[in-house]
Amino acid sequence: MSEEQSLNFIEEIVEADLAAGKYQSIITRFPPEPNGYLHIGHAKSICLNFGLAKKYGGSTNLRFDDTNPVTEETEYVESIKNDVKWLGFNWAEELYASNYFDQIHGFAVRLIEMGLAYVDDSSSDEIAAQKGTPTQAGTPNIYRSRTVAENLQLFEDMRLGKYADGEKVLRAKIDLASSNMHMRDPIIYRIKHAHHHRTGNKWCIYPMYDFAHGQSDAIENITHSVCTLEFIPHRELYNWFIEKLNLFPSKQYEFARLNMTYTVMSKRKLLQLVQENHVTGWDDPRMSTISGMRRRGYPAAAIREFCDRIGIAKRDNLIDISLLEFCVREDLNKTAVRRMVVFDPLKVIITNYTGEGEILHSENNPEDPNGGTREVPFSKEIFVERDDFMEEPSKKYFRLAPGQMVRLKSAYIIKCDDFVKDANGNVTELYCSYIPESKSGSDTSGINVKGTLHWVSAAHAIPAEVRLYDRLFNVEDVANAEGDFKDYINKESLTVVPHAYAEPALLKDSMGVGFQFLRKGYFCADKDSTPTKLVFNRTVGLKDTWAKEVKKGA
RNA sequence: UGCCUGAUAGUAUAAUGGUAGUACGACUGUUUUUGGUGCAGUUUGUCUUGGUUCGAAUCCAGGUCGGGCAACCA
Repeated sequence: MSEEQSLNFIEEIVEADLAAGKYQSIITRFPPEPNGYLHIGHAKSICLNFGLAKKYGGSTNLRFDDTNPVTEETEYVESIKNDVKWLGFNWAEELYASNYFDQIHGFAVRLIEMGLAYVDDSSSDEIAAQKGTPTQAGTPNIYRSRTVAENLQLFEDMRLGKYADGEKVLRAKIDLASSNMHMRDPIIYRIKHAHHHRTGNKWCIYPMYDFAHGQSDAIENITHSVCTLEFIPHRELYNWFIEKLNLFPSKQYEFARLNMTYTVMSKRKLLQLVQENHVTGWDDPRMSTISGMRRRGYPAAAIREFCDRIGIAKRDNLIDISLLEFCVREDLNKTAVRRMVVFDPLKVIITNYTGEGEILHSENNPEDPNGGTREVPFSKEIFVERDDFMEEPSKKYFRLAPGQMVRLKSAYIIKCDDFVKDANGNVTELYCSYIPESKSGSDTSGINVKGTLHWVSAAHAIPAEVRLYDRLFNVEDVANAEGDFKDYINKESLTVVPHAYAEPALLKDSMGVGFQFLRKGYFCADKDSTPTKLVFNRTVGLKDTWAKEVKKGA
């Protein structure tokens, strides 16, 4: 059992804490604000937090950081719960920062009583100005020296709704000269006469993130509070509140958030894409949201594998999206059911085929010995892919061309004898002859061909719509690109193939599974799909070395 | 200008004073009734300058470059 496995820096901390007997077991939390849908960056955090607890025998809470009633909605709560579950994780408790509003209010009162908080009547601009700059200390105002009694009364009046939004705030009294801007008397409570998705109209004052997050962690006995790098300057404050209020000493640790090529990862930008109809919704298959990826057909296991592979560290990163696609292919290759679908049909007439048709069999998944087979009807007229024929083939083109032979997957070897063009010079039909002895599984022809094509019997083909997705943006580092990120939206990120021809087996398939359309890629049925109108999403294409070859030649 | 962070192949991530490794990518070859898959192999790296040390990616000092911090957002 010398399973030598390297730990990320947070795992090292956890192991050290456990080894030192600091904790008997650990508790982590995943703390989203319910103001949007979860994206792949959240998946990294989810896998980390839940993974840590799973690995070290602890538990993880799902806690909604719902301290800002104006941006939060129940719809988001539901989608977040759904996404976490779908990713395969179970939380110990479903909690809300708003559960603690009474306690947090009590903390504020205690701070006031200790002379460590005061009510400030200044405007937002005034407070900002009085904070100084990073190189210049802030200056105290007259409110800073209010008495405890006065502060207590004023804060109570704030709670009772005697003031309008923005009229007063409660501030922690810390250090206006601190080199850490967050320590310059941060605002901890503000007035918002707004309806809260859980507490309704009970409150008109709400704690700020900094006055809710650490306390919530402490209340839940969170041992390791893991968040992203931008919260590093908040840590000093986090610790200050815990110390002054004498709470359970939760510790905050920060890791680098995920950035991925050709995509955006901020809720603000994702919301904008939705609101301005650049996509069809939060679950548009082009979105980096969990729900988008789910609809696109990315397996949860593939996303977990991806999160595992990218690692956890503190340096900024930009992960190539092709790694995610690799993980998706790796998973789907083992599980996806193979089917044949022709996207751009070209009719082939097998001139010497005299039978009225026959039923052939083809394996559902060559990677799965227990996958079984399905029936595939074959007949005199079939469709193949238009680009599987070339009138004048290039050197290493192993498909159909005048005089050239190919195998039809799970069927016969055919030879292209002739072709027909229309008035515009487009090839409309191919005339081929088949080799009767070359039937798949009982081939005695002795002929070896280099190309194998997917095909569909014309008489049995069923129509289907296929949606092909490409990256949503056409620059690698969207967040750091010059100008408005929307200028980089890839106009060709969606291509619809309205009339593809699918083999009939697809009609009977259950729609929850991943498919591989032979030689075309991985697909899944979209939620728009109905028994009378099949709709498929391309999850990801197959690795295509031939396309690479062609590109090189060009 | 201040404070906080970070820097290892193209991209990520290990090596915790002792052989710079792994994955993805790229490139070869091979297998294949998917130009898929599998298999084998090749390729490319410690930001810089000093110092400590028998020995430095690792420790120390200076520099360079990247990121963050001055919301009644989280």
